[in-house]
Amino acid sequence: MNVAETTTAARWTAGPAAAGGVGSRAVAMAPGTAVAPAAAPARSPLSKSQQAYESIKDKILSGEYSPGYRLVLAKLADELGVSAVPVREAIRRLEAESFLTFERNVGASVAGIDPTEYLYTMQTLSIVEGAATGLSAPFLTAADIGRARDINAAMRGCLEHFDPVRFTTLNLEFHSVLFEKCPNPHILDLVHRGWNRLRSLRSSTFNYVPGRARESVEEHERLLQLLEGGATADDVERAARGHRTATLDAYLAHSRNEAPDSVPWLP
Amino acid sequence: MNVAETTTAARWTAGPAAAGGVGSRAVAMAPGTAVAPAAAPARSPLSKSQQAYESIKDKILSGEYSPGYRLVLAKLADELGVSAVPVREAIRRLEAESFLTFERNVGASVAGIDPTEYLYTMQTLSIVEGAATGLSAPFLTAADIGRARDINAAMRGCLEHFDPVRFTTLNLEFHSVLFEKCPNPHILDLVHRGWNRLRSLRSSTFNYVPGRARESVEEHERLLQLLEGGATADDVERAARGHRTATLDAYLAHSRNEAPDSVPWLP
DNA sequence: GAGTATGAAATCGTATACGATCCATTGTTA
DNA sequence: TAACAATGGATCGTATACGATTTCATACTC
Repeated sequence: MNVAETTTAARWTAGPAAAGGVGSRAVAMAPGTAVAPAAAPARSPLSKSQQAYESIKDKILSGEYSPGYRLVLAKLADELGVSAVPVREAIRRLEAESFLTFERNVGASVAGIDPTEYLYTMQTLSIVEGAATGLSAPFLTAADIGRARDINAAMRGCLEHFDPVRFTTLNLEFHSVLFEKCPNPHILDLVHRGWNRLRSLRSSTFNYVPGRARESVEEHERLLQLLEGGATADDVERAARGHRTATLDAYLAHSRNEAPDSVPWLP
Repeated sequence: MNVAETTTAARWTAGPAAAGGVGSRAVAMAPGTAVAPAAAPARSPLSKSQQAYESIKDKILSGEYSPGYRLVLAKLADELGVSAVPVREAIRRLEAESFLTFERNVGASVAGIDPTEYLYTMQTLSIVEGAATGLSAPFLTAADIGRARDINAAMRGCLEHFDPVRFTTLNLEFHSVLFEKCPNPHILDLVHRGWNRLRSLRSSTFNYVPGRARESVEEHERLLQLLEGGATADDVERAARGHRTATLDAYLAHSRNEAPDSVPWLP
């Protein structure tokens, strides 16, 4: 066994490369999964595979490629001025992150967003974001809380001027402030993925539930007060999860016109 | 915008392909991420890309490629009797699922498992597995509970005969019974990924904490009683999460010989 | 002797080429 | 006319080829 290890020996120190101690938090984050792509070093001209990955992902998130949209390899390759091979690799990565679905000998299309998917994503996000916010709480400074409160004020402003797009953007910003200090990068990554998933639903029917926005702003304020009061991580987690679950319930009540508890598996 | 959509028109019903209703739970699961690869249809000879993916993943999980192991594209391609291209795609998928790390112009190596990683993974698993178990609880039948109890009995047997490998396997089986009925495939997928991550730590130093195994079996029994008593999903979630957190604490206490609460961010 | 240039080998990255597969359409038959 | 089989074009899957980059080992300078 371990045939390869004994060949072409000298390069690479074989054996477990215990790279990085406690500080190396970024090591396990899948690259490029952050909601806001963290300022890229941009040293060498990025590999074409990487370019393709980012380009396609951006277009999905921006809505240029809407759900169900057919992605043809050759066409993408042409648009990017590269050959098909790097595009295939990009597609594979995007598939693994469920930005799109891929079928053998058929091709790729942008991941669907049927209502069921929305439910699943929101529920998952309620759990991981709740946990992330709870874990993040002890690290939040007064300045953080202040910043969050400012954002929430701006959201209140959006209500007056009826600017749902900006409202949604600010909403992500608000929550980012609260969960971004979560010290566990895995959990943080899951939260980012969840939000990314939801981002591609913008301009879809899911986003706006009448009245929910106003309620949401108030819940934000309550959450901030909880944090200021030095609540336990557990309480914060529960509140954050509840906030998201409430949005989901509002969506369900609105779309089905029936009580949310008709979905028995929601906590 | 949406240039591609208007070309080569006829094929594919363009527009959102709302594929599948509530029943189509598998649609969003990244293929092949299950802990136990669900019986493959094996219709056409799997694409070489897929073969490569599974082969490499298996070898990582089985420990044949241990952490830090260098994966050379050409070598893998040779071993599988394919060219480099499909192997690259497999690598990309595995990278996105963080089975391995990949560096531009350098290559891939099996993902590391430094203690910090272990902590992060366990903590994440405590959260998502706890949630999955809680959501799964209402769907568990008496037969399921019985099966779990049988498995737990077998685990108790392993304690007598000192069979830690089998113990670990059974441990996964036990918990699988309890979380596998979680109706949210996203969450379930996260749980599978977490367990997969841990699987590659077998034969590593992390697995065995003296005394913890016996305690674990008892906690299992308590969890089963909770389920039989018709506890709320919330209680079950809390118990399941606590069970895993306790394992993590035991590891921390054992490895550092200091109190677990020296890690302030654990719930 | 320590540190730095240089060259060769290994390996990765991408383009191109071509066979394999699928889908939609057309043509055929009961 | 409805069901079915043949056909053709579009697209995917993979092999091969070759340039680009990194890494290691040696030779050289201070």
